[in-house]
Amino acid sequence: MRLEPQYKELLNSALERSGQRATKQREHIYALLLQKRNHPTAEEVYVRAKEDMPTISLATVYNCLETLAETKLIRQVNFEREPTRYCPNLTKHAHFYCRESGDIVDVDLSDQLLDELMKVLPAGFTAKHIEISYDGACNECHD
Amino acid sequence: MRLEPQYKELLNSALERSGQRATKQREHIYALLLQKRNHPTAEEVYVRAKEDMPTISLATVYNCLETLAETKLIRQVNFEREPTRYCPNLTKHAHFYCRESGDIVDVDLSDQLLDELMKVLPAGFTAKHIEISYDGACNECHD
DNA sequence: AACTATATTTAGAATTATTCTAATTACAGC
DNA sequence: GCTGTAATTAGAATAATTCTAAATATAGTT
Repeated sequence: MRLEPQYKELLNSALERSGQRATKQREHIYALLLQKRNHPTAEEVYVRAKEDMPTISLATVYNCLETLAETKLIRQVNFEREPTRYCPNLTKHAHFYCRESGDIVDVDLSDQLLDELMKVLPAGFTAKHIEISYDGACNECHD
Repeated sequence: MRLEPQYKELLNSALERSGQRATKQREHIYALLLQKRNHPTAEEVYVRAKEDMPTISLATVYNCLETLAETKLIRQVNFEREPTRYCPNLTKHAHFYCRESGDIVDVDLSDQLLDELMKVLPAGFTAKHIEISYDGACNECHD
């Protein structure tokens, strides 16, 4: 697993900006999220991380994921009370959770739609983020 | 705490429809959610429930909340990995979470806006629900 | 290249929200 | 009032995540 130069640069500058160090573990976990973008849980990241880095610990996986999320390189995705999932897609998007297959799929959102969502807020309310999650059946799992 | 007749009727028919019994505990918890609509956690419901019903257990609170949610009389509201909150507002609405005060406020959504949100789904995807949550500062907590 | 100060990793314990278990109690129909 | 089933209860169990304290790695300086 190799982190592409553009992402390595992105990672390094994000870490530097927040006064944190670039470590093998952080790089490895970031690379692995970028390489297979299937919204894994921390446990799943741990299993994958161990393939190339057998001594990594689950606590480190949690630490790295938190650091990456803090520095805005990845997003945490929550669905109900299920384990948190992690997503390196930084474009504005919602998530579609397929009840059948369990897959989570990114759904692009236009600025215009996000604008309309902001406009329905009552006076005096200002939102930093909007989280949107759909659930139902994906194209491969029609009912 | 008294459950108004219209809601008592709503509760009884919802329970009957799903083959479940009307109990004092279910009625009490439903009444208490309707009376103070501040999106309490199960723990907070438990504290309030004990005021009038000191022998009720936390497990029962969880059971009742789940029954009410199953029968669609209330909604579960999740924000990140915080404890689940409960909401008896059955209209289509989103939630605004104020980072400052911790308050959760309902935000009405028009059918039209929900329609637009459905339209951005890729072909073949059908959503049963859309969950929308804002977070930021409410009118009383401008930064 | 060694030295130092601080950040990070690690293993395992601790925490927290929630669910499960098995015994007791309450309800609905006869 | 009986009887069968559903619901409640207290406490144990679970699962995801966070915390703790010791060991290790890193970046900056000599």
